[in-house]
Amino acid sequence: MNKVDFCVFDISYVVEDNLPIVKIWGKTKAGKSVLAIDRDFYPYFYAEADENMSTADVEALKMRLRELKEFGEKIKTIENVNKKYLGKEKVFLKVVVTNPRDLPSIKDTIKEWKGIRRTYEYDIMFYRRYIIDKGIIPMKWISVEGEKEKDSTADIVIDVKSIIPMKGIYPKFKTMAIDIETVDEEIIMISLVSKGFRKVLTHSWDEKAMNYVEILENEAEMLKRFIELIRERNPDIIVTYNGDMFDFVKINERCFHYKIDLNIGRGGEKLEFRKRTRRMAARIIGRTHIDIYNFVYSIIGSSLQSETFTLDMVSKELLGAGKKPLDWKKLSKMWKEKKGLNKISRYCEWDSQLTLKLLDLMINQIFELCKVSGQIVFDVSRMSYSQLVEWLLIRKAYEKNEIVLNRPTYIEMTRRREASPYLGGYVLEPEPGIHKNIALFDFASLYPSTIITHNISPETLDSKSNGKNENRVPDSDHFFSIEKTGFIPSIMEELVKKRIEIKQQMQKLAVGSPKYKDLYSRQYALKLLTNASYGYYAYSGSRWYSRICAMAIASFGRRYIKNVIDTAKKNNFKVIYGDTDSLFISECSKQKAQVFLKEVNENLPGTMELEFEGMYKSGIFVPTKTGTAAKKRYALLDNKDHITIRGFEVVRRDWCKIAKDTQEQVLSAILKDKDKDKAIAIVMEMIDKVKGEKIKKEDLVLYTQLTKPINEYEQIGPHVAAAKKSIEYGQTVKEGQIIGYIISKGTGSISSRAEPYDYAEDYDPEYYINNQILPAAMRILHALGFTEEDVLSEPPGQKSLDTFMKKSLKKRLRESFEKFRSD
DNA sequence: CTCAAACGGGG
DNA sequence: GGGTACGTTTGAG
Repeated sequence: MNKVDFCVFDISYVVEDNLPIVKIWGKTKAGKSVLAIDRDFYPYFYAEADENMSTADVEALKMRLRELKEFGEKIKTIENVNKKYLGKEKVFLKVVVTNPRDLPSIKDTIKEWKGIRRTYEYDIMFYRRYIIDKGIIPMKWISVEGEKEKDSTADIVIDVKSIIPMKGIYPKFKTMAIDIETVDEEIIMISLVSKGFRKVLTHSWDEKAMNYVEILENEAEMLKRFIELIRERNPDIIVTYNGDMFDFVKINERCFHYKIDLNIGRGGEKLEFRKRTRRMAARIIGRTHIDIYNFVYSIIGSSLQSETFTLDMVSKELLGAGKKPLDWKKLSKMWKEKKGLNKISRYCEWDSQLTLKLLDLMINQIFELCKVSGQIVFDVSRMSYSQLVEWLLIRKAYEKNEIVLNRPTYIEMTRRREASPYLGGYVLEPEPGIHKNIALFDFASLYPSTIITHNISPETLDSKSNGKNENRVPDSDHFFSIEKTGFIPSIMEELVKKRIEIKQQMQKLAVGSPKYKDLYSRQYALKLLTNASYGYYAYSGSRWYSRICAMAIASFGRRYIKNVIDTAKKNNFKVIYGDTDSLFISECSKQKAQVFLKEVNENLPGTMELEFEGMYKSGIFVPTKTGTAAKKRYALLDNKDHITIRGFEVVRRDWCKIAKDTQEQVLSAILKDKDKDKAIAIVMEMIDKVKGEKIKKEDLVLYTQLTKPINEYEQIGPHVAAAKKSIEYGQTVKEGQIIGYIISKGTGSISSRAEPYDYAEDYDPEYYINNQILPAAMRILHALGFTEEDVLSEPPGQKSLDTFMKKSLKKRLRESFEKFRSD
């Protein structure tokens, strides 16, 4: 017998001779790769018999199953097991199957039988079932005993006899970033970057190449070299930015075209595509492919300023440096003319560098989320908050012997989604306009604290065990039993306790030390999951969905924030805005804020805590059409002159560059320069430029993607119309292509005037003023009481937002600005 | 107004 | 194949 200790980072399985073989992939302290093979685990599901069935009936049922020829060999065992269903003990039939692939059909058959009420846990994927049942937590360590096998797949290959969880710190993983450049259908370059290594592969050249560029004979040779390099460098983690949907899709396509085996798995496995709802996921067995875009989009994104999650924007915000500028039309031209290929190679390599750096920044966070939710890096890096919570609950359900509730059917999900909306967080409508010396407070985890404090769980709901209606929900007849801690509150409490422990440990450490950073990520992962618990109750796809619980949490929450706002008002504070768990107080100071904070917290129960987030020099709140300010739409200027923007539907690619620039400049002029005339001048100047047709073509382009072949469109939108014109000009236009177009002068619909970017000769100033610049700029200027009239020489047409602005409000807003500026 | 299609990231 | 199943915006009718 041999023993090997390692950190688990991936799990996969194969089926050989109808038997499942689980592969645990890991890394030792010394950096050796490990493959542990377990041939002793089988898939199963549960069936619940009708309550009125006798033991004999159940036995007869089991007999019938065993004797079914069709399933005779496919079913391993059937046994009675005791499990809890929402806290209540029940007997279930555990049906153990030999081959994971047979499980769905066996379950479908049994489900239809008389005497069977429901089936459970049939959709928990085999490898996930395995790690949960074996107590293996990815990114944690296990000690495996077994016989060593001769196999060159990994440095150590071992046949599992026993597994014991153990402690350990992260080993060093070898990480490699990959990025490709394409022109038309062809891949022209591939960059591979890891610590101390960089390489760009290509198959054509013009001048002297950089030393890290390797020029291959043709595209096929380049792809082969790419595969060879991955095998040679043997990374544990491969990272891309949108590789799931682009880079690996293209690489796979081109390899298929040239009949090249894309066998980059650790054991020579081919690249696999996992179908997820709408996105694919490129899976490399025995390594982990992290598509960092997914993680940014679903986890990090909500805490970023940026509204778009392009590599460029995300890098700028998180790394302080964006992509190298290179227009992709130019790139195509450069490649075709074989000019400036050095520039393309630098661009390609830099994208990989950024991707690698972004991963560096997030990898610990991903690892910690793996440890909390108990799933592998590949999955966790692609999960939404709800999914992370769900997998945590599934694992805890196993540990607490609770049956995992089923996913809702599609119909049920629709029903849940269409249920009438209930009252959410409390919103104190903000005072529109500009405010100074703003103090921001918010509740630390208001909703999770509420869940724990009030024991909000499906099985504690209205449970009258002691006949008393304790713990009543405000403005409701519902209440939650406090007799026994509920399933979900107990898990949340565990997480909160762990987080407090970690935070205590952190206090003993130097801020910024490696250990501190590790702990920071750990407590942050715990915070993310606890904070997602409310959303999970309310999410239509939840297994533990409970509208009543969600409503109750919101209801308790409203009471808490209202109480705080009342306290603030009693202290004569000017509360300018409150939303769900936060409040803004203007004309405040740090000292006053601290005193207020102390008073509030002394009166809050349990883990409930209000926090002081900080001071802002000034802020602007934007009104809606109705004249009152919009909720969740504001910009704040902090003491470092940094502007935080929330809720503005800033710029997506269907807005042109000048619209975006104008909006940014207007905000800056108002908050930083305190100069409304400058703000207006910026807009007027831009409008003049547009009118005078002095705008560069590239600043006017709107981009829209063709999502299907051009002839399948029934609705001819501007981009479709533009694409059709391109075809007339002799261009090829394909599905998936992004069409850049400009709205040209003339009459008729916008679509009929959409010209492909390359062929556009003029533009329609009216369109760009009314549909681009004005809406973007006026969002902000409205807050100061300005209307289109102020920036247009003639009054705007019927579309004017001015009709919504009341004269008195306008006056008040202007006064507010004048006051703001004079200080 | 309602409803279905488009969009995200990548080049 | 252990059929993961997004959530929001926009534009046409």
